[in-house]
Amino acid sequence: MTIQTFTSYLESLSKTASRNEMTVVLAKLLSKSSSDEVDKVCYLLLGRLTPKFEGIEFQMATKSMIKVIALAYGSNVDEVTKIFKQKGDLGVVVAQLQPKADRPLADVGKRAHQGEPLQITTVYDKLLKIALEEGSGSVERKIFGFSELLKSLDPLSAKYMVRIPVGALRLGFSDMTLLDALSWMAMGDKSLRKLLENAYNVSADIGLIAKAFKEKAGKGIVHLKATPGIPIRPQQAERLGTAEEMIEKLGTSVAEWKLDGFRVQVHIISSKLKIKSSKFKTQRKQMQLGEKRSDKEVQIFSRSLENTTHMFPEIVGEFRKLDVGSAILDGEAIGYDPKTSKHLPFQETIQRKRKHGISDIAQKIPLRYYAFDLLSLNGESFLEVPFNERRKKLAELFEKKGKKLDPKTVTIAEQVIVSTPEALRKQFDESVKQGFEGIMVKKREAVYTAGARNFNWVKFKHMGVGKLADTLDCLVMGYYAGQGKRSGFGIGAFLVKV
DNA sequence: TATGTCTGCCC
DNA sequence: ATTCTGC
DNA sequence: GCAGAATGGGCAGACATA
Repeated sequence: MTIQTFTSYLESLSKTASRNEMTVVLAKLLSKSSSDEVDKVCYLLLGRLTPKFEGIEFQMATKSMIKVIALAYGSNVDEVTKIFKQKGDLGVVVAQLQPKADRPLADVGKRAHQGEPLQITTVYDKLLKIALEEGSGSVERKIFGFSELLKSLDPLSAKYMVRIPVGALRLGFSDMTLLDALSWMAMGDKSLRKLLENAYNVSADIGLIAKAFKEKAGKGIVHLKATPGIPIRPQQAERLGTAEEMIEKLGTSVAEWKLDGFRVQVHIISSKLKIKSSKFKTQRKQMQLGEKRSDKEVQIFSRSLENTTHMFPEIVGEFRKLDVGSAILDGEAIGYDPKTSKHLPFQETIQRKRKHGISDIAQKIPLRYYAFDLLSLNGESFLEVPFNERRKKLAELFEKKGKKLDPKTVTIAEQVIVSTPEALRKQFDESVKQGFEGIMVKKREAVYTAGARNFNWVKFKHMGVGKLADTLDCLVMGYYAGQGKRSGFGIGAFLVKV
């Protein structure tokens, strides 16, 4: 598939409001993609080059792309910046500047048609090369490389490619619609969406799923189960305003302290336990950061599926002691004062979000991991198991001590069963008194709905829902043009004096 | 070496 | 993380 | 209610530059 064909789809998608229509258009695009390119097509549709947990980023955004555009079209940073502030979208800036380039638009178009048409895979490879530039002089190489790429593209392709590093493709759809489209491609309806979503939840790599799906000509069924080493999309919590609503919605439920730290998904992988290698697993490169596999490897993933193992050496160390084949745990890590053992505010915990000098900061700000869920154990997925049973398994895991885990570093989240709004409020008040962020209220019978935000979990925080603390009198001092949807109004935000 | 700019990822 | 919007 | 876009505060990392 040529890049021009691809971006003509993007153009028509961006003009489509109805997600059902988008799904049909996307299905056609996917079916026209060969199985060698469909994964790359998926990543580019999502404005990326790889899934998040691969850790490959452009390290280029608005400022860099302004330089790219200036260089490509013989303009300068000030001019491009000015137009960008007016338009609020670098794609539109490119569309506007291109005819003014040293070569007329017609020429650029002709060049794109000359010789071999540019394939989407070629463009993808060039983008990847740019993203992978690092070290001294890399900023210049990225900017120069991207400007050369822009010049080789037809106008429409340039418009969309420039939007990718700034994370503003703004096509009006994202991963879920892409899963719908895969189903539509195979079936002409959304009947396989649930199946595909299940696969995505335990292996958040749409490119891989699309490729496997396509190779089976859409007839096969994608079977994936939770695999230690591959992150599971974390369950998220809904919000409700009052304790009454919570009890009404969840019934008798479980309350846990809401800790203001990092969401941490711990994977324990034993090499002795041979993971049945799925089609996906074999295609995947060795796990990034995957040093030699000792007999017990621990990998850690963030809420957004980043591999953050390097941030938590003490947690990794503890879990390596655990006498277990493999496991996936969900929980929260929070810093504490080594003298008083008290929890630290998020502002201090976040200083652990670093990759250098971890052992130094770990002395100053040690972390404690509160496990609150068990998603898989010794190859068996618990996603479909009710919460109270998962929790029981988790407790058993902590009790059966191969070697004892240090409770200062790794522990299990406390729970209280609540069946009335009064009891719930009492827990909430107590949590505030003890300096927590509030409480998490969880439905005892609920399965772990990976990737979803629903009322299986509800957070009870101060300040209720969407209520402003107070009103404020202010004086308008100026305004900004705004980006994206706000760019059309001329004003995106006010500058205000109190 | 010290500081500044830009970026990505935590919430 | 929160808030808003379109469907 | 779901899916998506846009927004904010604040930290460290990567590189450029003084």
